[in-house]
Amino acid sequence: MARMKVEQHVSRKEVIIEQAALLFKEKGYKATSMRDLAEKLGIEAASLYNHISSKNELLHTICFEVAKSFMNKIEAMNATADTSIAKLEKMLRFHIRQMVEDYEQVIVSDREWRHLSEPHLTSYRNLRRTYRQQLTALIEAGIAKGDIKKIDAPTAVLILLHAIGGIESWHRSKDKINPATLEKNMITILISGLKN
Amino acid sequence: MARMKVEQHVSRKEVIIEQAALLFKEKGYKATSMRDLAEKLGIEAASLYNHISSKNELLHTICFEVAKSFMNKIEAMNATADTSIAKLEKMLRFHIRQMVEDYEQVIVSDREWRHLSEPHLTSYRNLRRTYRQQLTALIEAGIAKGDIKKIDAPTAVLILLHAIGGIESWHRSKDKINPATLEKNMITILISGLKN
DNA sequence: GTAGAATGCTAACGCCTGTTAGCTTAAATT
DNA sequence: AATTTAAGCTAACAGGCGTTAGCATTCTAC
Repeated sequence: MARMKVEQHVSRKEVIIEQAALLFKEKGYKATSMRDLAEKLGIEAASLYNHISSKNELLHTICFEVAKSFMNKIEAMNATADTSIAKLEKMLRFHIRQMVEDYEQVIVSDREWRHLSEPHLTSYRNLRRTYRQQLTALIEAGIAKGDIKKIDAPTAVLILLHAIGGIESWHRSKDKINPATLEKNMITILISGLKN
Repeated sequence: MARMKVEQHVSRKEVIIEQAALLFKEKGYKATSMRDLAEKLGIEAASLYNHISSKNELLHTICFEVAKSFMNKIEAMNATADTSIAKLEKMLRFHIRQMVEDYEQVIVSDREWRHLSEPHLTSYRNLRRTYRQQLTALIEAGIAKGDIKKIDAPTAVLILLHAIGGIESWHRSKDKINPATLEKNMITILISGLKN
């Protein structure tokens, strides 16, 4: 049978993961079957196992790739000399851009991570917690400096992170405003909500 | 066999729906089996069908109960003589309280509605769209009056709604601040983010 | 106390699930 | 041209799924 055409330097496995992310986003992890995924790729379900070892590995790969990218970003950010509110704004902008460009993977990792199997589940939870703690620390530093309103920092973090998740609705809306305007609007509302 | 004890005036069906909401919230609709649900209630899966007609009916009931409560609220709100920003703040406070008190059902309807079967799916989508349009109109009225920043109203709506979804994380956190403080913080950030 | 309704049980159905084994074909490498 | 590797196939598995049928028990109302 004909082998599927694939752009050079993009392995079969990467194509599978990409398509899996799309399906997981649309129907959810549990509601996506290996037969669904195979059909989208034009092959039989069993053939998938020449490239991957389990359905859960797909989810695992997606979640940890996204997590790693955010962890890398926040660590790079913390190494700079910016004020904490400037750092926070840059992280927000990064979040927004990731949600605009890479949104399948980001949404899946945000929404489907519960279905990870151990030990990945625990390890993902820890990454998530660490990340949020770093954002919280950023906000608390901003409050201490008087740049940010005296609010509960963990509450602020969860507002920020969840607000960004709303970009999914933007993707689905028929008359999208352009990404730059979206970013500007979100930053306006969220940052001026925080600033003192 | 012994019949399950139940508080007066709470039908068996209501107990089932309540427990279903809990499980749907924790594991997701697809990942919750009728056998899981039955076990939590101390009965066999088949026995559930003396009270309900399908698994999807459970989801349907939950989603539309929540949707109806929000639709009722916004209609009552629109009938008052408040300014649009005051209306918006009241709706926000209502959202927050619902998420604090009734959160299983609210989260399920927010997250699992995709799994509704037709024709409920279409009808739910329409309700959702209508509701968001009303919030958008509220914001646009506020902008026209000069009370609210000149921002893209649909973007503001999606930020508000998703930010409120973050209260789920608050429920899970070990050291919760009290609900009143949570509400105050959220209103502070979100409303001052909007206000001119 | 007995009838009828409410609530439960067991057994089973057809279908879908993730995954494996063993084999074939196409492309890449030597 | 021959060999190796990558990628596909069919058939099948064991287990889980939502749901139905038919029967038994318990509670409620007369």
